[in-house]
Amino acid sequence: MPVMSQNYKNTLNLPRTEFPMKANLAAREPEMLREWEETRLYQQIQKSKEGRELFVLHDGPPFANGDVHMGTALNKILKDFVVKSQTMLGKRAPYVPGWDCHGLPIEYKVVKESRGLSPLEVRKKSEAFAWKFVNIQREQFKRLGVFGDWENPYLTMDPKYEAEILRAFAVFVEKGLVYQSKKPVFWSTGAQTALAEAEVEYQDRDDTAVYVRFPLPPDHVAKIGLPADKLVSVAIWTTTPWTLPANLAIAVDPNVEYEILSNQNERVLVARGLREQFIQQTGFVAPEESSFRIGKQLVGLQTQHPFLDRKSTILAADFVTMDTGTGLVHIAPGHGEDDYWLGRANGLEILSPVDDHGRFTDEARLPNLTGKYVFDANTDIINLLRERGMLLGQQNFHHSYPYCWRSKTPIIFRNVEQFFIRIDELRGRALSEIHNEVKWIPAWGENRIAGTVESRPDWVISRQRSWGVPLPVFYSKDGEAILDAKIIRKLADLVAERGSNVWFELNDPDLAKTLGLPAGTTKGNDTIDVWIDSGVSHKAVCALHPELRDPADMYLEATDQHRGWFQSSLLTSIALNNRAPYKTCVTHGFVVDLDGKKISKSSAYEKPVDAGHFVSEHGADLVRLWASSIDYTSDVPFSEEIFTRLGDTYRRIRNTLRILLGNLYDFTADPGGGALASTTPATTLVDRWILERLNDVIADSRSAYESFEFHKVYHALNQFCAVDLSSLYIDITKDRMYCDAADSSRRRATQIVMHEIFSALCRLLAPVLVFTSEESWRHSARGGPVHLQEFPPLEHRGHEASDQIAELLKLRAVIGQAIERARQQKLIGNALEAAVVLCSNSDVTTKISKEELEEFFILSDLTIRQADEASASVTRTAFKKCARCWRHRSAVGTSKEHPDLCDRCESVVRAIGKSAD
RNA sequence: GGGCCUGUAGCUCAGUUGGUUAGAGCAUGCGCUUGAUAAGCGCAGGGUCACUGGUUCGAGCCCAGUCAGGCCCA
Repeated sequence: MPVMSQNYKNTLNLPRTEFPMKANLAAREPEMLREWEETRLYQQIQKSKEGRELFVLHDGPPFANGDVHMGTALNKILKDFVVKSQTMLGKRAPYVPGWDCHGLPIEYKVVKESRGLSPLEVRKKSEAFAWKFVNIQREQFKRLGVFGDWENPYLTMDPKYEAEILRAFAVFVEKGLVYQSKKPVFWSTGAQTALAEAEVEYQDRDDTAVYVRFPLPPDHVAKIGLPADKLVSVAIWTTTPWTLPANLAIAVDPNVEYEILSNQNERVLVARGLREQFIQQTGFVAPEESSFRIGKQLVGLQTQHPFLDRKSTILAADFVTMDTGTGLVHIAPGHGEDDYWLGRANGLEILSPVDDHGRFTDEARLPNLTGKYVFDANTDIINLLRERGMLLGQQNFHHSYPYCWRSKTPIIFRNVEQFFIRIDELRGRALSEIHNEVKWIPAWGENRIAGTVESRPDWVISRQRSWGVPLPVFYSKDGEAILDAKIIRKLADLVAERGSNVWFELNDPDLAKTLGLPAGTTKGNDTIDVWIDSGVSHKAVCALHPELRDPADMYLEATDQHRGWFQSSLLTSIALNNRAPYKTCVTHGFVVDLDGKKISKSSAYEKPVDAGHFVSEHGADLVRLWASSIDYTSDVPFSEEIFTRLGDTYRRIRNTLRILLGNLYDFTADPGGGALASTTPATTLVDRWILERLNDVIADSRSAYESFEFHKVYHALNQFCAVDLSSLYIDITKDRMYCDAADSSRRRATQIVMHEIFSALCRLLAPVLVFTSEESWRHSARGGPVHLQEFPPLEHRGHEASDQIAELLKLRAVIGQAIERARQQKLIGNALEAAVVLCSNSDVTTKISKEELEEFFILSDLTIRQADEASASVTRTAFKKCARCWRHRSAVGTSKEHPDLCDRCESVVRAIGKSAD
């Protein structure tokens, strides 16, 4: 054997692994998905949990239109975290995904594409449209690594589901919850339908607000003790001049003081507090002395309508505000909620002279404007007021105004015959469930949904649309509405068999005959609000699916669903079962930009928002890591930078797994598995410490998963990989792993520890890094997919080693600073060239051997002294460098055979030489 | 305009019932290593805890208001 300058690299136990450093997720993930599909992994998981405690996360159905964007992806991924972690906590957690298929968003797109379709044609095209996006979204969700019964999702357009909607409706009818009434509703003139509150969005808009005279006839002027020498009128203010033809009254606050402003031509009444604003806006000059009247003195007076031959009565109301206007409010009972109730209470007609398209009808009594779109007619009305001398002033008024979420047209309030569900019957019970039975995460969700339930008016459930479940109402020959639970159940059976198209396919006589209704009965044309569709999923899905259960353990949706699905589901469940359909409701925020601005698909948002974009760019595991890293209870930040940062975290975790695998290349796990590490005592302090740390990490992760605080898992595991493992444990044990004899007990003990760490880490990561955890798990040559595993159990470990390590870490910092100074002075380069004298103020340094301390601090040459204060000084070591382990050791040069090796390396090399002989 | 919520380093998060000099990781800068190498290690810089006022011996934390943002409603 040559003696000098031998290359000892091949005598080292350098890490070896096939687990690649580069993830290449975009390519690797789809392969893994294919395998999982072939081996039916989801079904395997369910089978393995048979008989375990059940945990039902019930999927809120997304609308089957459009691609999956980051918001939808976040929701699905969070659900998947719940399902996977509950599974790995030992429960049976089935996941049946679903889609909301009916409704305006789809129908609107279909109708826009091709006009003039029959209802049945609209329905067929809508169904095809919904199917298309069910399939698209299904693939996109699967691509995100979400496990579930994708082959058997629930669809609200499934005939069996539709039948359940009708059966639920039958119960509502039976319980007297459904009634018919004319009422002002949000009306979309663009889509020609009534809208639910959830279908309304607000946009900024400029309107012309007008101040209008309503003159008092002379006899009424006298009633408030004014001379009839000149015109006296009350001033009203409105931002919707087109509603003036429907004006039937004026409301005042009975307790407020009204001022009578006078000049030589006229007198005008406005609320005292609004006089300045009024004068400013109208330029009204009031040089003469004012007098005042209390609101209640005005009540009962009649005014002349400004341009119609009609009187408007002054009424007292409690909704009159004193921030804008005149304190005298124009009342059109057919065009506003407050107006409607005030009109009803005072026996006024509910006048709404507007058709489905928002055009004036003859009833408006303005022949020139009949057939004109009301928003276009505003100018005409203003001109009319001016001509009649009734316009006191006008101003541009910027405000937010309700719009139809689909057609983007401004909404009007319109009085229409509709069907409603009585909420008062359900409200008390709903609130009691909210407060006493359901757990809300975050806790303020309780407040939020209680607020919406307290204030919500009756539920408008009829829609003048085609794409939905028919509202099962019939009309007798005399035009009387028939709502009959028995008939509805018959219809439900028919629909279960033939789908709800049957309603549109059969003509009136055939349908009446089939259902046993008297001849001459006709069917209604409305469909049921889609919030009923998804709102009864607890019945149509949870209660009927053999794998599931009603009530569900959890609903998990974005915070807008406090008013949406959480509420619709709660109300229908109260109606059907007198209890909530869920035990826990979790909400997450919306995805927002770096500046805290909402990212949005529909508005002019220029950056990519489709989940697919990021999946193909970075991989699903990265998108999932993002979802795990954020605190979803408030708004969820999202940006390119965040994704870049996340890539670094991902690589750190991946490399940690990789080096562990690399260090385990020649390790054979105990075939029995289990608690190897606890039966084989770890030899050194760092090993005992890292096992304590691991135990803490397991405890923290398990409890974070149990409380659905995924970002705590992310931070715990990230910290563990970056600090405890990478920069400490793995770095410290590098010398023994590489340089000790392969089967030395110190090295093997370390492998046992690393093996346990790898196994635990991989399993704790599995719900988040679905693909990466599985990939590395396979490289560890363990049996079966990691997703069939459970989380590592907790063991009873103290913190003895951790306490000692904490002290050593303080000393390590002192040494680190000293070495840094020495480096800057060019005294040394590598820290292994340093001779360190450490003045220790800790007794730990007396309990641990010098050699072990040298290993811990990763030093060649350490001298310890006890002192009151910790300090370190560094000189260049006099020892020679061992050519194999690169540490400068006193023993280098003592061996004749290997003069360039230290004693440890010399004995290892000699042993290798012998076994090679 | 109303209800609910959010605001701690460039980014993501900690910060216990108010109590020393507000912490981590990542990013940045400067080094070391080249036997985890499109990796790894060390050191350093970086915060008016959104703002203003109040309660208190003491406030990131409690109270009031303001600003910015989100959801829901009008």
